[in-house]
Amino acid sequence: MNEGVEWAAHVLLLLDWVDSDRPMSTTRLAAGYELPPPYLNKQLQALVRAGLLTSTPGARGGFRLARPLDKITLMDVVTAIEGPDEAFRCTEIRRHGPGRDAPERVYDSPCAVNAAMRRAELAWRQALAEQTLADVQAEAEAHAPRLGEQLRAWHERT
Amino acid sequence: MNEGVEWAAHVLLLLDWVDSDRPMSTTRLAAGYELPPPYLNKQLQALVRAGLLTSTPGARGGFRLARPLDKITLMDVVTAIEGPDEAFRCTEIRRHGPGRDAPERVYDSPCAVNAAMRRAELAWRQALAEQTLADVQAEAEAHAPRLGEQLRAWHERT
DNA sequence: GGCTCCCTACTCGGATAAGACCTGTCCGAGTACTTGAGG
DNA sequence: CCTCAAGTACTCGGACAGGTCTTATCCGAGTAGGGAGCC
Repeated sequence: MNEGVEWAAHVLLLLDWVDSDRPMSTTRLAAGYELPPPYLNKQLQALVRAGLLTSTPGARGGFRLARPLDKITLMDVVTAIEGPDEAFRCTEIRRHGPGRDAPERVYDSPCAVNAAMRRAELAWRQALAEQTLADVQAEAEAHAPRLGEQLRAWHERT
Repeated sequence: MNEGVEWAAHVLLLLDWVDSDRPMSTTRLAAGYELPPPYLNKQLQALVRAGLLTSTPGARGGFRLARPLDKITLMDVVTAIEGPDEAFRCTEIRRHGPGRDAPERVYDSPCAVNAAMRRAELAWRQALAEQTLADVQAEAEAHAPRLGEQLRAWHERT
């Protein structure tokens, strides 16, 4: 899986934690997490295209959350970065398999292998869709109550 | 996801369908599905290493099922081809994030993002582990009852 | 002093290279069958 | 005719290139703020 998924999740959480009235630039976000700025910018653009962030160009510009965290699921983040394609793609090799020249078409029904793999992938997607970033944030704060405070302090300091 | 997963599943099913007393060579399997023989051989070697197939070298050699299909889950197949690594790997970027220099270690607890992603991936793995290749085969035969018959005929013919 | 205009600095956005993994290929080690000679 | 042994053909196994996607980078378009000039 793409590494940008992790970056995107942490950036979205941070943007909510600091809750600034002005957008935050790629430069500050990259400096905060010690990430390569241009590449992080690329991932952020993907989030903008997916509608999770809004961007304001020009000086004093940057990125802002497009909607509250309880309206953003992990599925949204993964889809924004990885794209909408399924991980397992059926190439219908059975149609090139033995019996491909048989007069009766036994391969008109859906491929059972593909069906089984899709069921598993659907379970994954559902588990992702059931968890919002607000849930993740709450879990993080449950383990480290002073986390939000520290992040806001960093935001004021720098 | 690796394309070899699909190939492996179909090959394992075929080996059970024809139920030959002699092993089947890479050449025949590749010819049957119109796949590049050397590359298919590579995937089959992975299945041997994972203990799903047994190989007999030399002339008249080939591959044989190591155990019945109801003892092989889709999880086994995916793990054999893709390896045991998780799709989402947490790089702990929060430790390089804001507050990394804070005296109090707020990051000693597990990363909430990682925990959430692991939950989703666990759902995927469980769904894979719950489905055996025998189930998949039964589903295929339910849609196409004459499939096994055709495959055995192909096996006798060639 | 206040307003206007221009200039500078900064930031997003997309187009552009380097690296890693998946895909595809080749050749050597080993085994079973075949075939010929010898008893 | 039977036995035996060498040769041969075939197959697995691992080592070796090509292609595509991820990772990383750079530069141009556009905007906000600041400062100088003018009224």
